[in-house]
Amino acid sequence: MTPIRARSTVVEAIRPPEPCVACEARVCSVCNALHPSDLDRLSAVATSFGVESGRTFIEEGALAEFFFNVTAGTAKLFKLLPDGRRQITGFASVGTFLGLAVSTTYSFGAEALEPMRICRFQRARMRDLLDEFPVLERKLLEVAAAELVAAQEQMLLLGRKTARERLASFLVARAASLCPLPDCNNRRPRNQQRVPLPMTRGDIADYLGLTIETVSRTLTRFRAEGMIDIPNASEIVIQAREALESLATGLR
Amino acid sequence: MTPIRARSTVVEAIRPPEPCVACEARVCSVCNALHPSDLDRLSAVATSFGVESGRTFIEEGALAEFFFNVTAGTAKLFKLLPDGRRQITGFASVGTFLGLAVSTTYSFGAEALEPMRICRFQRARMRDLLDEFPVLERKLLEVAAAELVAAQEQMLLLGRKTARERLASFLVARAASLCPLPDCNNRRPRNQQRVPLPMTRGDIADYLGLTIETVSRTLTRFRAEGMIDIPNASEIVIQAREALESLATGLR
DNA sequence: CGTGCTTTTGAAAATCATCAAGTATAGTGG
DNA sequence: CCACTATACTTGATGATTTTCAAAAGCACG
Repeated sequence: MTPIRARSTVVEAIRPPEPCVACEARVCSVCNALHPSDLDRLSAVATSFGVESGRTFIEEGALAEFFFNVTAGTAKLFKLLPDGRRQITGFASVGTFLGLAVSTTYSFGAEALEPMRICRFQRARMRDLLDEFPVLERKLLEVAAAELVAAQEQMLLLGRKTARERLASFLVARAASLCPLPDCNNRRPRNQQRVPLPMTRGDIADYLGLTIETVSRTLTRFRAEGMIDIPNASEIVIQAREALESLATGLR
Repeated sequence: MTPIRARSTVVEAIRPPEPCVACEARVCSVCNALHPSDLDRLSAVATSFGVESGRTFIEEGALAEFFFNVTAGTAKLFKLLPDGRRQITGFASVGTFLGLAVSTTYSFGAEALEPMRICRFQRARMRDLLDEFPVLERKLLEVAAAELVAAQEQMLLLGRKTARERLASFLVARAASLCPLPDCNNRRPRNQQRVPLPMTRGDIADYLGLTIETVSRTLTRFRAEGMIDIPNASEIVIQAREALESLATGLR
């Protein structure tokens, strides 16, 4: 097993290598805004590191020293209440930019769901880079705007949708988020689409504002109704996409 | 009464006057990022107009032609489900920048709660302006990041807080959002702070993911418990700020 | 093949929603 | 200026979805 560095959530030794030019995550990240010839400027301020599954690499309330970019794996982002209640505000996978904090501290925590690889930038140095490449700033604004739209959609879900509608929305969104790459082999016509669920039922519950039991029961009922199949706990297969979609949009 | 223009949500004739230099809302808006000497460039692409109370000036799903900046009054921003269920995603008051859509259509609607004055910019022309003044883009990114943080906080509220906690959070946040200006006369020590509620109980319910009845009952109970006073329906007075605050943060 | 975790399933309880009046409040027109 | 109407708000009784509590069943891992 990889040795764990003391006083740090970082698992693998931090290494600047793997230049941005060679980064496979670049195409689906903000870094893609830069002209390839400028990528070495980015490499200069970035450091890449690995995070093992289950490890918290952003602590809510901690000093916001870095920006992050996910280059492999998936993380859950969450906020906590003092008594332990948790709301997952999103899942960050390849290409996701993290750390757009307003204050000097992170307003959310982040924990790896799978082994991850993450790129990080010192905020101060990033600022210089943004000054140098306004196109990067433009890209960040686009990303932030997109996240804002997603956040509003999630508010609609949390505030006004039923448990069934929430689960349907979640499954449909997960299915849609697959295949960011066109050569993905998961391009079945409409149904029979396999949707991996790297998170636990508890995570899904905390994302949808429900309990574990309600998530489990609702999925079981979807299966009984023939809308999905559940080959194993961490994967579902969509059997009736249209039915799920109309449920998700609130059409009874 | 002001004549209503046909085929438009605009009430008062659109007029370019009131140059940005003289705009009182500027200090608390993104426009403040520009150097005063550059403000005429902004004035050139902005048009100001009035909106009467209750009027929808952004239609969810409509072509996103403009950016908006609120210079007076308050609006509610919302998303709808096909059967009429509504989630208010926020309230926009003086200084709020609106319309950071990703797609070509607005992802939310906006309706005036009070008579408003709004400044609007053609998106295309705004883009030119952003190219010309990167500092404006920087400011927009800051605003978007701040809204994102607020949205995540609201997800925590909608997903994990009880009705009492939601109302307490709402009142505390409203109280805190008063007095953006230091010379505000509403600076009572801690308690006895008058908090205006320009929105209806229905709006509060749709913002907090509750029903009108639950909002009303909860406020009544707060009053019975001596935490607030309700001189009239559109105003509350905070009597026990600390109690409200610990409720809001989830401390039982 | 245990052991510990996650998931599922069941029964009871609770919070909040729905249904239904009744009471203020504001705006309108006489 | 005042009654009248419409709307918003409050309050009560009932009901339902979801949570909580509890336990069994699966599954992964050593």
